[in-house]
Amino acid sequence: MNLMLYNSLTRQKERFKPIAQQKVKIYSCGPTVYNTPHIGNYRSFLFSDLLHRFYKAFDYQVTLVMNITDIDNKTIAGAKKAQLPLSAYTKHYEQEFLTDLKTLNFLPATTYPRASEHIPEIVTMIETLLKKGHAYEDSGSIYFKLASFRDYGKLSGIDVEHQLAGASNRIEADEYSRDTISDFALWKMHKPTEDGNVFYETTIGKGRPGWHIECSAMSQKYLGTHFDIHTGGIDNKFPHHENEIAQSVCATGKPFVNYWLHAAHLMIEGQKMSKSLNNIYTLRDLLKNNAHPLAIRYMLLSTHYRHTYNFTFANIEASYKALSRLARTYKYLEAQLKTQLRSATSNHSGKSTSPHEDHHSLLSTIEEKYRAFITHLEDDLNTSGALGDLFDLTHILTKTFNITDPPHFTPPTQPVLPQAIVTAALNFYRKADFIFGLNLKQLSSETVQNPLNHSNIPKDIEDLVTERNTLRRQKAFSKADFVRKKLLSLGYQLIDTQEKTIVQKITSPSKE
RNA sequence: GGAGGGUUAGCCAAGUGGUUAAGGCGGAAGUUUGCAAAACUUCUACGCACCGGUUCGACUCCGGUACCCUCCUCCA
Repeated sequence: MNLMLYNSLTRQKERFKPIAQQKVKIYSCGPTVYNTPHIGNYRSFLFSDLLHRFYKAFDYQVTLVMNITDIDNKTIAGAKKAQLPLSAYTKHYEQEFLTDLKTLNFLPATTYPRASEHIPEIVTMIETLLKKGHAYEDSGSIYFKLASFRDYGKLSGIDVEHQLAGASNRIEADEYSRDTISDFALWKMHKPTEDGNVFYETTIGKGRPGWHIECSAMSQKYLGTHFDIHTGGIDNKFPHHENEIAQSVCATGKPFVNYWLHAAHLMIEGQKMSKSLNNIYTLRDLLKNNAHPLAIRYMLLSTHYRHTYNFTFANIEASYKALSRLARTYKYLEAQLKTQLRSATSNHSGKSTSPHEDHHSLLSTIEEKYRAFITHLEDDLNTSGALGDLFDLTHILTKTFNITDPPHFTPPTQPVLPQAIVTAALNFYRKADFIFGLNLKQLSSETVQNPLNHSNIPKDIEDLVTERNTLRRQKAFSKADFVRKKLLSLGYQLIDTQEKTIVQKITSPSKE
């Protein structure tokens, strides 16, 4: 593997070198569980899953930590409003989040640590920072002293003096007094009016952690002081990640993270995602609109992670079709392989391969495409380019072997493809499927099925279908067509296959 | 005001200092199917926001303009 990654810290692509051979340690900024995550959140989470899968595909031992922020301003405010204990409130959203990850076919992270369960680690780190003179107490709260860290601003490229002067007006309204205008809270003194009964009695006082410190404490616990990769949304670069660096480096006195990777945001139908435009969609919103989760996954992976992506409903549809095409070819190849294995065990003739000249060049074409695929991914995870290669292969295969099977095809009984080619193509497909997490196997069995539940078809409609099929057997086609039209006007579409007629209720894709 | 990223066909989206600017969706024509759907084949950007510059040559490098997005204290 020869992976190049764009490092936000240096603003250029760098060759990835793991700290320990064949091992990679990744920390991904996870959700704040105060509401249901939206599709934009999942884009950046999905990016860490892609990394996870890519490394695994190359037999790396991956440790992926994704934090759950379950104690902060928003969770506390949300719980208060919902009149629930904080933990009950956050558990609900955490559960939703974990369910969504499964729905989107994420590989499970190594661990999902909760901030609320790492208060001792947080306190220890703050104590260290106090001891080393990087933090100070003021009115019961504890702040990080920015002036004590020279490298502050290196990641986000901000000029501390200049930048923060401009924001001074807003800071005036802040109720916490601070030494320096830009210092941020490590520990917030308990304020009954705001925090209610949410507090911890600790050696550094009664209160709760600031937002940034949890990530420093938890990454150190699970990944050590120095690890390979830290990911998150672009908006986290400042101040969150900048502050994390400051805390961790100052507390440990050691290098922190080698590669900082940031995923770009999402636009919705050409507009920014915002509450006022009412265009914030959760995964559940999309599923309600008949979006297939794997189509959503495909869609989000079809563009480069560092580019702003314009999410549209039309694109989910397009993605599903593209995905179905991949699934179809995959299924065909699997069926081929099965047939070959069967014939190989029943008769050892080995006749399944009829070696033609063409097959050698085809084999090298497949290998070439596979190399291109990997090379694209190695180039800062260029998923769009890689998908292009996969479709190139798909096209070549269908063209060469005239794979014209309809989606309802039955596996061929006689092997027609040389085994070496099937194996090579299938290996490519399987690798791509694993890295992209598209679950083509599941899809290929799904796409041949009626996507709708048969039991939902009313009796009178079923009767009409039966009537039409009787007419068809009698070759009374014009009468049969009349029934087809009638069903269509009732909102049902018929698809004739060799075995049976599939009935589909026509769904008008409403957005609400 | 400051910092960063972007603008490629109807839509999404790769990419390169110089023969034909990937791929997907859509569209068109055709093959096939009783019809339909699906599938398959072929075609579908004389141009890469605009204006300058560097260069033998720029969509690709440099500068400027317009528009969009992100960040500037808790928003992925």
